[in-house]
Amino acid sequence: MHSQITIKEIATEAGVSVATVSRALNDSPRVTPATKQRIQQIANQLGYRVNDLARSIRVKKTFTLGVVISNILTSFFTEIIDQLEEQALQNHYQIIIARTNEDAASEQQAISALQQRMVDGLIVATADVNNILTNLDSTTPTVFIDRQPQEVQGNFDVVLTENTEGAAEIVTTMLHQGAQRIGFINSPVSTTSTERLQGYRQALSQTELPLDDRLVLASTVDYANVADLTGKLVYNLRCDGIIAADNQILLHILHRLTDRDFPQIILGSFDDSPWLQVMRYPMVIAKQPTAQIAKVAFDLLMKRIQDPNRATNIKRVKTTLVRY
Amino acid sequence: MHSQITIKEIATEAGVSVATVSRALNDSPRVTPATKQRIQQIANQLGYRVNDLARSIRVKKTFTLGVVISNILTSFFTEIIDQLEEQALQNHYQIIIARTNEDAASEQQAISALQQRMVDGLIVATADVNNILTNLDSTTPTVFIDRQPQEVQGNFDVVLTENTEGAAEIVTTMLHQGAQRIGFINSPVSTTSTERLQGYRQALSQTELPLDDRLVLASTVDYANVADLTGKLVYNLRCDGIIAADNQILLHILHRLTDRDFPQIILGSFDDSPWLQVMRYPMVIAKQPTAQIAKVAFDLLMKRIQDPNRATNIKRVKTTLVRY
DNA sequence: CTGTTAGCGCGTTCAG
DNA sequence: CTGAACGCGCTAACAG
Repeated sequence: MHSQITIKEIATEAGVSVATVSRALNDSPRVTPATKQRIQQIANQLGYRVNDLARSIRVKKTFTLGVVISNILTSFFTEIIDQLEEQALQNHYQIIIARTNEDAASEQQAISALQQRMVDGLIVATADVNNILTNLDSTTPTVFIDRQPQEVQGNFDVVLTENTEGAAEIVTTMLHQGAQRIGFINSPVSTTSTERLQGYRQALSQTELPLDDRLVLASTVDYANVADLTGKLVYNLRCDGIIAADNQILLHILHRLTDRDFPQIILGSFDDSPWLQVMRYPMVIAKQPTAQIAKVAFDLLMKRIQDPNRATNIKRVKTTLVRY
Repeated sequence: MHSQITIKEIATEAGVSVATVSRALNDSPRVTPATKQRIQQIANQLGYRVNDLARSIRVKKTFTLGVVISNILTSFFTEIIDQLEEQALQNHYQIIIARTNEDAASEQQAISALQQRMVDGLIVATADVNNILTNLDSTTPTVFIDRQPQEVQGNFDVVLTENTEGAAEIVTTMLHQGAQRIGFINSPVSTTSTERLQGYRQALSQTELPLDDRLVLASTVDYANVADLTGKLVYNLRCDGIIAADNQILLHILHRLTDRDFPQIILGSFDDSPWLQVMRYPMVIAKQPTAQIAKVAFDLLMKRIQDPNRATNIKRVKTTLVRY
């Protein structure tokens, strides 16, 4: 942060007051076009640039948004961030991203840091299932995405995916493709996996197939046991289909499947990736509409910033089924 | 940006002056431990949080870094960003990311916006081959990554990959694997692809194989023609190996290759992806050490922020070869 | 149409 | 050890 030239210097240079310079630079109608132009020219010559810090502190608005997510290495969040950047760009906002690694304490810290930066609003995919967030003074306009916060107080908005419906569609499509016995490897995090599991159960209960709870297994946070679970499902439990609760689990399943001479089974999962198309493996994928999620979340946040007291709004977006 | 409680309110509450409060909160030794503790307690009770804006404007330091890259959808940049976040977290910095979509004008705009935000430093993978950046007042400490800036004035640092060496290693390994005729699909962007092409030529010129320039083709910016180029290389020009200048090109090649009944050839490329491991296709990949790039860049930037006038420093990091 | 004055929230002299 | 006063760079209120 080097010392810059300020409106004060422009003022003395132009022989006017700082107020006039400020007005001229902000294209206020309350200044003669002649002097306005002259001042703007001097500003250009001197290579002047506003100090947004000073400006923000004065107008009480930073045009900055905080985005709190678990990690940026999965395509789901990456795509959302990309589209949020796009929205931000178009609306003259900037975005600060904070990772939490699915850790509640980190999340708290991240949010605090962002609030100290005086962000105008927050978009958060909370890792905090049981919302220690309640402690947080929720004075900052916030919209939650991807995961349902439990008991946050104050007004806020939520954008969620139709997980139950999506999972059910995956199941019926897999059955349609010939699968008879479908296993489920669950993700340890958040509310989404619960909903997806529920969709799996719902869809199966509407068939004649027995609902076998032994076919539902849980991955660890680091996915270290997914390979084992996959083997168990295919060999011991004789599954001919497996649903992965998310992209990362799918990756680890594939790892095991292509590792040795496994019988070809059919896979189901959420979240698309450009690499899946070239995978040469039968898969049924429920794509989450990342661009839409970002757009809806952004719009809701804009409205809430404008009117922080408007009623809470919960939106659900639909998945799209793709077969590879 | 809601109205918060300030040190002034703490001052009146504690019956002291704002100066004392400021000192107490910053753990200054110039205040009695007793009152210090009392003030800190009151601050906690009131849920006080510093206004980093005001603080930054006063101490002339924002603890914010700007990161300017083309996009965040490719794993190379995603991984770098992830590691930069990690470094930032450990050093109490925050990061603002700006996308450029490989567009020089967007890059200028992004950098200006970041400078107005008074970022302490900049990390940029420039899209601007011929450096209109020269116009930019380079008063902000900057380190360039991935691409070599041409004629930027002022002091700065650079972190680059050994692209020539990496490409040469890819070629020799592919030859070793049995390839006889290796094509090259080049990326339209930046200095990296030039270096990689050079490595390809160098390695081939050290063999008895003829150097055939018809085997070197150029992709468009949107990769739309990569499928065609792939077909041309395999069918018309009878290649049994293709090197993709980057990850995205590789993806589009695979798309074509798995689309129909192509003869199995061997592929080479830069940048790893977790999905490549499960691809079941013979590939030779030169991994760029993203974590190292991020770490080195961050460290260089820290040093340059501390001493903006230190001599320019150019670092090269090595690729690691992986075979799938 | 323009200049003067007054803060925004904070850290830091300079006096006590 | 503490308080009063000042200023960071900018915009807004109030006068002229």
